[in-house]
Amino acid sequence: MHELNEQAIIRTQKKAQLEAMGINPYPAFVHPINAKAATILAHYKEADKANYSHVVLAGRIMSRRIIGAASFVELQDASGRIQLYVQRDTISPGEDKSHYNTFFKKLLDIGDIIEVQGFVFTTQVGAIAVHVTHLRLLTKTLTPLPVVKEVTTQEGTTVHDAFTDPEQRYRQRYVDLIVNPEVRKVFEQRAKLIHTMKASLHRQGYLEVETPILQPIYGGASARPFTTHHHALDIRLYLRISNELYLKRLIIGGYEGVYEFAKDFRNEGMSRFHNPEFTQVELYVAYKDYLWMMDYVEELVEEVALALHGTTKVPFGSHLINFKRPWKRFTMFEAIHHFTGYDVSDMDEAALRTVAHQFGIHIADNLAKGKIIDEIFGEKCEPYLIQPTIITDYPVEMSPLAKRHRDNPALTERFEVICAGKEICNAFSELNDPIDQQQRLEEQRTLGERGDEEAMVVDHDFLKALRYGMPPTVGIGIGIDRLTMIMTNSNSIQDVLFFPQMRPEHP
RNA sequence: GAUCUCGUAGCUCAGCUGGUAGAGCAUCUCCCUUUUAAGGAGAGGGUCCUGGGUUCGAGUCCCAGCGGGAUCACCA
Repeated sequence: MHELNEQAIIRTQKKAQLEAMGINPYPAFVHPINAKAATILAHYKEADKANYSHVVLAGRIMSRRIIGAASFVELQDASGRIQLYVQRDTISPGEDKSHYNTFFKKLLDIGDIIEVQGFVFTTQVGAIAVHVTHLRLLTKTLTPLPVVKEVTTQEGTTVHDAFTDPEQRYRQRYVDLIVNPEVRKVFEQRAKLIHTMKASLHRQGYLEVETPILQPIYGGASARPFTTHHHALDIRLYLRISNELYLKRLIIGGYEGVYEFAKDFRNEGMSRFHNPEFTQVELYVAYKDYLWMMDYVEELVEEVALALHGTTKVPFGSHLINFKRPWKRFTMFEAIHHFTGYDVSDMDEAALRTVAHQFGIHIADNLAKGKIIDEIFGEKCEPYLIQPTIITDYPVEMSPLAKRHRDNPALTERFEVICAGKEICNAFSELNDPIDQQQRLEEQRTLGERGDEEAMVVDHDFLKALRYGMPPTVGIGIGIDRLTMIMTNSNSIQDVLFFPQMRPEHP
């Protein structure tokens, strides 16, 4: 603990003073709370005063205005803020005025958590407030909160002294949550988004499952893993980069629809779109193909937008994104042709390198044909796709787990949804031919030997499972963090994660 | 990993061409029984991120480091 500043020393003394007065600064018992700040403000009318004659609230003191023998306090609970009117002669009715003069005025501070009982009334300036009859301390705070003030005028709300330093906001998220109510709102929206998706998946009759995070072989995606060690077995384990191969094993086992909201871990760069651990929902449905999945993901995401915003139109930065079905659909080659004028569908590796070079795209020597196409798409198409767009039919080289396209074996039955210039999900008709799968993974091994650090590794146990037969299946992974960013108009992934990864403060 | 940029009171920030550190809010003392950035009078509070250097003198200029942010690269 660093040295205490003046304000913290004073608060520590106040705690001791409370104890000396026989007041427990951290009591256990709380009276039954029967009201919330926002509910009172939304529903209170002078006419039904009687229903508000005995309210009990608890929350944090956010500001105090002491006007001699009466005071106004702003109390914040999970729902919002309400004013308290604290009158000396009400809370200290007898001769002894110390409950007001000493306890309330001297020993309470901004940030302290209190419980109040009282009745609701309307002040002379027309504001709804709780006239406090009883006031108790529930928790004394020793560190002062940043004091953020809001003033609401006809032009709108101005915030003074806002707590805005991103470093402090992320490192001390609890403070951020206390003083920046709109931050709490983002995480409530995130929870609602997940809940809406789970409700839909449940209605479809799919099974929510859990699969290993510690995996002996990392698979199902292309990325560098985090590595760890299990002492008892003396084996190397990896934190999963994906759960795809485990969910497919469950489809082989006979479930016809499984999903998992999964934390995945990728040991790669960090940016406003990347955190080392992130959340995806992966869903696998037997006896369906990628065309069916396109329809379902449109329905699912549209439902999320409606649940969060009451409309399919969602503001994001300077854009208004409309999730109304159906979305635009392009094949990858169509998209490249549309944005660059080049038809790359029949080009060989050398020709593709020439095209990439013309656009000033740097292509590493070890990249194969599929990756070059992906680079061109990522550079010349993806950033321009703002409205949700389904991109289909990716080259087979870059999709080692996807089934070959029914009309063209050089392509796969794969699609991604691009929105706000970023991929938000990835889906394909799953490859279920064990021999083809084995060959494709072996090609990945060759790429790895060429120096591609993200090439997939061969999972022999998964290949063994496939030989028992996986029905025709479609799978999808939806990036929950990125979808939340769009749905909450957040510019950085750090704003939709409670505790984003940070460098340790004291190395 | 590269480039740019920031780090001053509990919070938000000012501090010019180098000259002993400033404001508002918060804190402390006093006044005030319907205020709302309440008001009035007064007071205290600083390792100017850290370490070097230049200088008679560094918050300010230079170098290195630590931490943050933005952009780029890799990726979802």
